[in-house]
Amino acid sequence: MKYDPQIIEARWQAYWAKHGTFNVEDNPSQPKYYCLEMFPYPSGRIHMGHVRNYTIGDVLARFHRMNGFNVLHPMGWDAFGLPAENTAIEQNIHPVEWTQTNITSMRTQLKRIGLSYDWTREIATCNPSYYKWNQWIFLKMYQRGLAYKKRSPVNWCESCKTVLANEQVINNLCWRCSSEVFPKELDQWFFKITAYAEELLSSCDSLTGWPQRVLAMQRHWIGKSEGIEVDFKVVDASPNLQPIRIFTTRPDTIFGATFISVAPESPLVDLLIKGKNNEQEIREFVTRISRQDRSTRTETSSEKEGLFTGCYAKNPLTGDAIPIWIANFVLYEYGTGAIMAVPAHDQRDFEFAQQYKLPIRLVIQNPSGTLDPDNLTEAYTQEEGYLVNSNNFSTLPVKEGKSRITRWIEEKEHGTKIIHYRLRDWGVSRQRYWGTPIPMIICKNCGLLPVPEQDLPVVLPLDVPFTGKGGSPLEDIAEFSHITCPNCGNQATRESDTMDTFVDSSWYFLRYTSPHQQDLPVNPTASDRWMAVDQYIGGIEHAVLHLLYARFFTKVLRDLGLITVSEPFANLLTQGMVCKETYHCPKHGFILPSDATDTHHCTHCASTVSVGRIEKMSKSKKNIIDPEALISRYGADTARLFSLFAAPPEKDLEWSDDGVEGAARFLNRVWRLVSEYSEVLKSLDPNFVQDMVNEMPQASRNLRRQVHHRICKVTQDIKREFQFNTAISAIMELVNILYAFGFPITTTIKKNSKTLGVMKEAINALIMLLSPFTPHIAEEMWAALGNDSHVLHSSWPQYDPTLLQEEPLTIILQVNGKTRGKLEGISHDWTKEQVVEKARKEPKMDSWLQGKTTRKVIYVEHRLVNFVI
RNA sequence: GCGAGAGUGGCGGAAUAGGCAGACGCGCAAGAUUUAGGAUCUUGUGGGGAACCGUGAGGGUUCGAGUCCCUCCUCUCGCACCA
Repeated sequence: MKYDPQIIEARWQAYWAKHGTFNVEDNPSQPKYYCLEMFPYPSGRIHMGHVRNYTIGDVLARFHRMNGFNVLHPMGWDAFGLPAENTAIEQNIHPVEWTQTNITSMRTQLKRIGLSYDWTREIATCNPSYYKWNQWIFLKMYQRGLAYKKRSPVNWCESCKTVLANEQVINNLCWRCSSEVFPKELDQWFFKITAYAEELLSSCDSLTGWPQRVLAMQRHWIGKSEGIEVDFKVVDASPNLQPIRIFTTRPDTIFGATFISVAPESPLVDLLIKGKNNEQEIREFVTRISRQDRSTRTETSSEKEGLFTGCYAKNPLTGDAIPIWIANFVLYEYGTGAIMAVPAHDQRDFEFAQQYKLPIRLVIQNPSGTLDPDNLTEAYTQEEGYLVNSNNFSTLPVKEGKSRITRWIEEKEHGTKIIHYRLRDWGVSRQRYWGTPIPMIICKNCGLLPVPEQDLPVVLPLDVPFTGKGGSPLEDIAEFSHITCPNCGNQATRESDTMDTFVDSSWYFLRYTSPHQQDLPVNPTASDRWMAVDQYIGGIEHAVLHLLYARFFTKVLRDLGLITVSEPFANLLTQGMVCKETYHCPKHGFILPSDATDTHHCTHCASTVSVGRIEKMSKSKKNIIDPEALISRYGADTARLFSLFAAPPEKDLEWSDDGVEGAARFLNRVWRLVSEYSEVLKSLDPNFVQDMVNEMPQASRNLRRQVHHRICKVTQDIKREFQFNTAISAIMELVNILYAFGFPITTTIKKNSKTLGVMKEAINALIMLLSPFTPHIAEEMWAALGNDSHVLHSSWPQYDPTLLQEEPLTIILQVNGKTRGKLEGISHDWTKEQVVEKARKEPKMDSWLQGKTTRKVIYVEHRLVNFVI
């Protein structure tokens, strides 16, 4: 019978669905394994990146099930977000309807891949039963001062008509739509993630199962820097003018501060220049700089620009009056928005000083003493050397100078030690409809009030006009907006902002452990049982955003007493992107691969198509392969096999149509082999082979050894580093071996029950090894062999170590490290003397060794003999 | 500039712990089968006539280096005037 994946896969998928095969029952006698892939946004269609991501997870889930783990493997929908709302505006389809339709079709697509999810735990974040708990968590955070509202400049994306968190602004562009982001002043809700900055940073060390680069990105994002804040008094200031506070990590260089630079946006500017005769000029400068887009302004190479304010400040260490400048490169958002400028020891200050002819004062001499204070060509920024020009601190090494000056500053109350973080609070307000309503009430009498817990959820109203004019659509819905104040009973209004959708994904992994819990977001017992996630799998693009927020929420919920874990994800695998070359038609622009002929002509206009470089599959470049088309042509097993075999999971995968053909060919090859043997093996007792290990012919014995060798290899490759590609190649080797041994089947084999016994063991092992990767064909072949049970309920095959010990060894013979021959068929128990003796007698070695004195013999057990002559 | 990673056949990629470089697959070639094609099966396939040479380049350590150390080059990703 021909291998027909469509029929086979439909059969098993129906079976799994009918029997709820993958529904998890908590079984405390088994060790738990929580396997989680990042849930998708329901855009409508699965793409190849999803297939790869979920297949990796599915292999791990199935592998652990067969290895006796109680496996939790859930799936759900990150269902709030802008695309739904934009579709509503453009096509007049309600986000609820659009989202539900998309979920339905994507669920079907996922099921078509044969993924082993417990669908009874499915969640969609847009359901009130889910987002109610976003609101509940918000209220708890509000109570604890972890959620607060403040007016602040925010990142505004004009195209998305909403605010973005700092993490969501990439190179001054919106992370989603890549249009430019502008600053805007708005009242905003924030989560106080900075309260957890230190823990988020320090517990990075405990995340040993995370890729180093993700941890590096997290650490950098948090950006801890230890330093000191120092006040510089303004000379001749009006009494209400506060000193200028600066932040520095180099107190050892304060003696070298020859001017002050203030950020153009700083409110200080206004106070300093008021009434000055060049006030107008400065204002124009400030306006011009703040209009510049940030990406050009914050380039290291961009020109240093500044203006003198006309004011002076007193350097607390030198007592000198130093000029106060406004400088384009000083960031208002970082530190105090003002810096002391030490041109001798900071490259930016150096360039600035050169440009405006400001004094440069060397205060750190390098260890060899070669720095010439009058002829510096660049700043000396290393923290090695000793202090000079620093009064009684001179001659101190940098490190000591730092601590002594810090102490002096603190004693004289000029400043205090402080730790600064780059991380800032998470702005969660969004002026959009399709998200979780923030459960707050604004009352003219009582001010800001939380919605009483018993009134949750605050449900999103469905009858809303989608105009796309900007601003929050909820604001205009009287039935939603108008409310009686729970405190004073007067008319009040609801908060019309909704939450950033990253809130939804910050705790969904907890909800999966008890998705139907009524009174709490998560059942503490369930979360104790299942958390932390043993393996989390997703794209590197979430290295900062989602993963940082999820870690933050986990710590908050722990401190609320709801859960006991401190970190949500014990192990993280960031899979590579799926890539393919692009096709470009001179008339039609980028075209789909299927619209280019084999000879590179456009199917629409017959123009010659140019083939572009290999890059990430994307809609805009149209270099995409539709999983559904792929599966309907080759079946899910082939799609799975190829995406696992073509590259190791963490590396980018280069799509290859020929490679897919190869995967399909391999499954056909397996199918033919098993079909050839299924009838004769059906009646054979599977334990038969165990009884006659010692009396089997050499060839069968060798075969057994090969089989067990591959079981060992596949098992280790999956466990160690998720080397699915090499695991699959070991299975391919096994198939090649079985073909060489007995395909097609001969009458000799048919008549020899011992050989058949070995073959049955081999084919059983083959099917089981294959089953996590290509589950449908595995089940089908398993059944064809007459098994009543299912592969997925079988135990993962065990290898017999004594068999591996029996494997005849090949010893490499070297002379001076160069391979000159080999000894075959050496057994494991040979001693060094025996092996060397035999090596000397090897005819091939004669010409190399004859007449030479062997100075040394290197023997590596089971591997090689090296004669040093 | 800083941080992380990577450079191996025509291609995707293998190579525990420093020990046969190129597993497995693709592609290609030859043969078998077939009316033919496709499919399938078998064999071969780093370079070189050879001795030999070959893992981005150059040094080093070692009996022995794709693997370890140093210098450099190229590429990818992330961050970037962070005081």
